[in-house]
Amino acid sequence: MNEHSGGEIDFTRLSGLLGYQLRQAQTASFRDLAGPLRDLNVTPGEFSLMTIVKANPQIRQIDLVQLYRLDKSTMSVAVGRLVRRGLLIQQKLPDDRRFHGLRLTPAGEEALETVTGIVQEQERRMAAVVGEDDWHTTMEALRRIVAALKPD
Amino acid sequence: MNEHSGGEIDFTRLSGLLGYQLRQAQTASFRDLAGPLRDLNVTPGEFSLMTIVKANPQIRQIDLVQLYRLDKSTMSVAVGRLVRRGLLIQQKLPDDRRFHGLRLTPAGEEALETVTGIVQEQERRMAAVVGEDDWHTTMEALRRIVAALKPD
DNA sequence: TTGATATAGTTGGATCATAAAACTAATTTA
DNA sequence: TAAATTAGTTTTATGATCCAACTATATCAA
Repeated sequence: MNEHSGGEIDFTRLSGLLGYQLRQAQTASFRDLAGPLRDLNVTPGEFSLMTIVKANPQIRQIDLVQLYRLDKSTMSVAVGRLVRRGLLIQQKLPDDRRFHGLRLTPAGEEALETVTGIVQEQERRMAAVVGEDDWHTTMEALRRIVAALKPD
Repeated sequence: MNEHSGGEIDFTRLSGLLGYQLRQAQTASFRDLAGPLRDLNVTPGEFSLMTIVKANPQIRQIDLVQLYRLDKSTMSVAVGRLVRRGLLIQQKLPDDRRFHGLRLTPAGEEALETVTGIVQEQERRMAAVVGEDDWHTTMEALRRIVAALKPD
């Protein structure tokens, strides 16, 4: 292995790995959103969570846990942050009071709308550089990878 | 929006987003590696870091900071963990003693070899479900996304 | 030549993401 | 009805991340 002199870094061992490119692209996407989202005080993960709640009012935390494959304690903390900030409310379900049904507050709805606009703008930029055909191919490849690596 | 009844979650708003699928695939990849890597006490990020150091002996932390676009304090902590575990060594460069040249220790080389095998096995599984043509298309798409979202 | 500036790295403080374990509350089952 | 299960919280721990303040080294400018 040659000594490193400065400037040009050899990362040929990594650049051919799909897992590496996946991580690079994902962190690039998050960082790209980070700036615009900072003022709104909503992370990309919170955007995702709020979007699910928006489309599934009264959804239970346990459903989100299964969807995201996270520990219930992780979800509890994430939900707690949004509740504390007044973007989400938890209501015990009358038919089974172990469950907490989740809903966006009006403030949550408003924040989600703004964030959705920012996310969609990023989607347009990504689609523009990838091209329509390859966009579909890539989406399908990613879905297959998720399915193949799913535990169970 | 319909009330959530249980079981089927509507996430049509997310599943069409490239950013969302990217994140799903990336976390699936990390989680898939987590088990096998736990015993070795090396995270996927540490694998990446060690691979770069292996291919670029005496590389400086500042070069890694630029490559990964992380804060130098983040890199300092990450390097410190590997040094503390005896996988990496830092040596002040004689020509400019502000720089710390990095190298793998023999233990680091050995750990990297094992981890590389685990990573490559995952790569084979992903390649198998995606297919060769789509694999190339996806790799190129991911590279373009990274380039397009790069700040500066 | 030396005083100001710039650079590399570390440390301390903060937040978020994550999981495991121990816990409470509510429901189901044997 | 007592035991087991389930949903959620809290506590504890680790890792990733940034920013700000710091040390040490090196360069530049007057």
